[in-house]
Amino acid sequence: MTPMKEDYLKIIFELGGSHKKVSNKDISLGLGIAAGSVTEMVSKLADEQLVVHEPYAGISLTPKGEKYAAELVRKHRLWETFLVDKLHYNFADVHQEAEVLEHQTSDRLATALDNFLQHPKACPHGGVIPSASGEFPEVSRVLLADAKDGEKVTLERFLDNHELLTYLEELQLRPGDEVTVVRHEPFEGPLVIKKAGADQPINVSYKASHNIFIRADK
Amino acid sequence: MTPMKEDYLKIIFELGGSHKKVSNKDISLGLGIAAGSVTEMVSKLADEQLVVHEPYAGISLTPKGEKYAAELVRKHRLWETFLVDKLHYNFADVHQEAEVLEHQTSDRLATALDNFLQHPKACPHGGVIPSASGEFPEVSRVLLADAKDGEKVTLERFLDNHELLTYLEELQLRPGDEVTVVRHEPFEGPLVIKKAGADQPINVSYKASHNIFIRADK
DNA sequence: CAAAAAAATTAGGTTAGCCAAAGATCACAT
DNA sequence: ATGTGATCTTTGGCTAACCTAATTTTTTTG
Repeated sequence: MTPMKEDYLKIIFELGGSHKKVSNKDISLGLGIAAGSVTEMVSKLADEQLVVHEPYAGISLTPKGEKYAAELVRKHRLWETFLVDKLHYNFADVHQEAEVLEHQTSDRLATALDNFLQHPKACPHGGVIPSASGEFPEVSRVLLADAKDGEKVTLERFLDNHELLTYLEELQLRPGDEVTVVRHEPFEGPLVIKKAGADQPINVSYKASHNIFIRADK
Repeated sequence: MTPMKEDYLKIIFELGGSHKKVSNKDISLGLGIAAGSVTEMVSKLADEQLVVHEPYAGISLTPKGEKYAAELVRKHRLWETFLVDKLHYNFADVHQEAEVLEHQTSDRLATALDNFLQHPKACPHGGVIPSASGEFPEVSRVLLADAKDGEKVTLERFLDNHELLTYLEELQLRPGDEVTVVRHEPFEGPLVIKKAGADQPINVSYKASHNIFIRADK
């Protein structure tokens, strides 16, 4: 298995290849690689039973490919956790470092890291860390944008995007924070929220509010 | 700069390329790569001003190449320290992990690791960790292969290669051992040596004898 | 429903790095 | 001082991934 093959598996996974067929084009755009090269690589992955490729129809992961991808996500998120918790990186900067480290991480190293970090359940931006066997629980797909005014919710997960994370860092918002939704400004205006215990309200941009997943508080 | 180029720089550095000319053959044996491939890669490194190559005479590092190599050694040894001190790896197993991680370690990450480890001076095997600016101490760069028959020497340092270390462990050779060179068998045959106080001679493979550094006994 | 557009595949070519084997050079021992 | 073995370079060929361009298939649209 090469780092490039791993990148293909990961992007197919992220595009939803575990439950549906993913297009050549989306892989090509996601990796920045020419469509012809994608076809070529996909057929190699198919030879290795990691994906199923129906020509002109799409590409999906086999259970084996899905497990492999989940392990990569696990390694990625363990490194992110390490960088933030132990090396005091700020959480917007960890993605790039983890992106390269994940490919060089043996299962043994991942296990040792997991122990060292005391079995974290989620990475710094809230992504659930799959188990060593490649299982991962269901995650919330409810957007902050869809919360009702007055509702009290917990921020669960942010999309892994550097710009977004930098923005949220500035707003001092983190996964796990409890917030109350004050109101939705009209015309794609910001969402006004209040952190539990804080006096000042916070304006979260319309776009960001569509990139944050929440869990409703009991 | 690719991982392979980095490996070439590192082995040239370890073979003493900062102060003398290193042979194609020693690089070839150290990396397990055919001599012809070494010539090819060395000429690329020479184009990048990282080494000086005098055909048929030898290869040495430029100041630029030396600094680069020292930074790699630094990253390698920081990872080894981390693996042993924080993840509780045992000595024998850290080489492989560090070997791959070092190539994916940004300067920023190295600095953060160094802080986290509280500025260790040496790796778990006693190798001094170069400073961030690429300074490093003197060590022996005389090969066991170059010892004369009848000479009595002390084994000082083994190249950081898991297969080699496993092999030497089987032969019960360790750094610090005093040995007498009995003879060099022809046609790349083994080097026959005797440990101080032992009766049985030991055959050290031709290849291994090019991966062991010695200090002449006074 | 046929033509145009979009998407996917195939074909031919490039580069990095590897190898084996042939040929060139060096160095030591007679 | 020369021949032989050791070392080094050169040559030709391989594979993994990449690219662009041409072709084929599918989808959209007039």
